Amino acid sequence: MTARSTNTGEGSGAHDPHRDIPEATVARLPVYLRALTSLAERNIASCSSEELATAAGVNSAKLRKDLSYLGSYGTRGVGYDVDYLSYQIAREIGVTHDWPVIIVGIGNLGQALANFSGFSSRGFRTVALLDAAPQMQGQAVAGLEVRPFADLAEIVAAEQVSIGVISVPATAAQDVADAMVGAGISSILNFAPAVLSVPPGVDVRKVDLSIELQILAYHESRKAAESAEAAATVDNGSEEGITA
Amino acid sequence: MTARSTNTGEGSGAHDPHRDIPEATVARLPVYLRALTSLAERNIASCSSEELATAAGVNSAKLRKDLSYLGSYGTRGVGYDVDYLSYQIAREIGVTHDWPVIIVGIGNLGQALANFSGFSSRGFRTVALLDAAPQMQGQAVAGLEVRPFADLAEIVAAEQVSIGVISVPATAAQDVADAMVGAGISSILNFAPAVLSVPPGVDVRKVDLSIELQILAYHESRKAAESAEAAATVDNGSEEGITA
DNA sequence: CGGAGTTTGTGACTGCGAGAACAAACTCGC
DNA sequence: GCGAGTTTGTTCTCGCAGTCACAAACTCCG
Repeated sequence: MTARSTNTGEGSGAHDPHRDIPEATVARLPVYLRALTSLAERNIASCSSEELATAAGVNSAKLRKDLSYLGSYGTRGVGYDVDYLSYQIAREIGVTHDWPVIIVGIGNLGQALANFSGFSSRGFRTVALLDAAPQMQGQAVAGLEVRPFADLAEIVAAEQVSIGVISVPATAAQDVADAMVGAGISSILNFAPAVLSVPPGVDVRKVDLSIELQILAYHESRKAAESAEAAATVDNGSEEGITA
Repeated sequence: MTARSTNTGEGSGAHDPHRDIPEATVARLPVYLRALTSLAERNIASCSSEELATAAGVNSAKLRKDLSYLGSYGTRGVGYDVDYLSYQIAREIGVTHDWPVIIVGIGNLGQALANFSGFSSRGFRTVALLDAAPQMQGQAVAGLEVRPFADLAEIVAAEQVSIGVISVPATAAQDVADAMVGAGISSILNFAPAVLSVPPGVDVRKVDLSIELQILAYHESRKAAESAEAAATVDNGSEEGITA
């Protein structure tokens, strides 16, 4: 059962601090970073895994395991230094410097995203807003002028943009994605309710508002069915009531 | 140790069509439903698992497995009837009738959500917009009047609301969540970058825009590091070059 | 200086989810 | 009516992720 053979290269040590962070861990690192930022704002210089886990809303064992993928940045018997760990996580994620971002589709959602302060304060800088509608162009949104969609390639090249946000209607999403990929963008955050197909090497993350609501609705339905069932089972243990 | 004690009811058959749908499947059912709706709009009456899987962007085996949790709604050798399957998925999710939804926090994002047509077209009806800021109250957004946050309990009771959306700043999110739970809401969609603590029985789903971007940034960083590394080992056996 | 207490980092175990492969079941053509 | 072809539903296997539990390592105090 020595399943040591699956690694890619030389089995140097237990785990190289720069390789192979599980996807589930990557998704939690930003949460930890935010919790650490919050602690730092309260002038807390150090914390235990238990405290940080509570602040981040996860299990402390999971947090320690996640952090161990980055390296050994804690001190046993003491805990983690907030600033030091913050920097290490930021470095691992790659947000020690700002990433330029463009937003395509300046409708209601696009405007909200452009005005969203969370982007700029967490390692991202919106460098351009684009929209295909002529009446949008030249308008100022969040201190930026809306530019024509045709300028996409030019802007991406000039600003070295590698991350794009799509907030256009679903019917236009694939075209926008194709144009982004063609211009050299390799990471896309898609708010349009559409399945995007992109070449290998391009990452797409999807945020779908109505899907989130539908998942909640499913659980609501089950809660309602459960309580109704519980009420019905009070007088009768009937289980054969399901007819075809 | 007959571990029968954990389940709620009687373990009748292999899998009751109304029990125990895995969470990962639940998250995909809305995607299937959307793909089916798209097919129906193109007047396609029936489809194979392969076609539907492509439209939904998943593996066909996974799709069939997911659908099998609902029951046997396909016909071997033929495929699935689009309308019939749509209805069955909608019924399972619980969106055959509309769910009333309230939105608390009518800033940029809240207004975008209120105007988002995807909610109303997919089983949800925004019944009220609430905001604590006095200058917001009485304003009309998306055809609805913004009402004071203090009216929350009254509205929830009157409209039988069980789903609430939080789009307030992070500092206010927990208070809003507490008020929602107190008013009887049992499912929350949270856009605020904060960890919410709610009592058991209340579902919270979180949509965090900057976390999504940070996950993309992580992969971008790795891509950059990888290509730099590849450039450094040019003399070694070069792998396939991605044609940009 | 040494032991007690504390906290991290990690190995072992368990359960869920993804994917491949195959049997069951349906249609169509002859 | 029957065989060939097609497509679903299910079983099996593998890998990832979550949790527990504990050894290692550090601090503090007497």
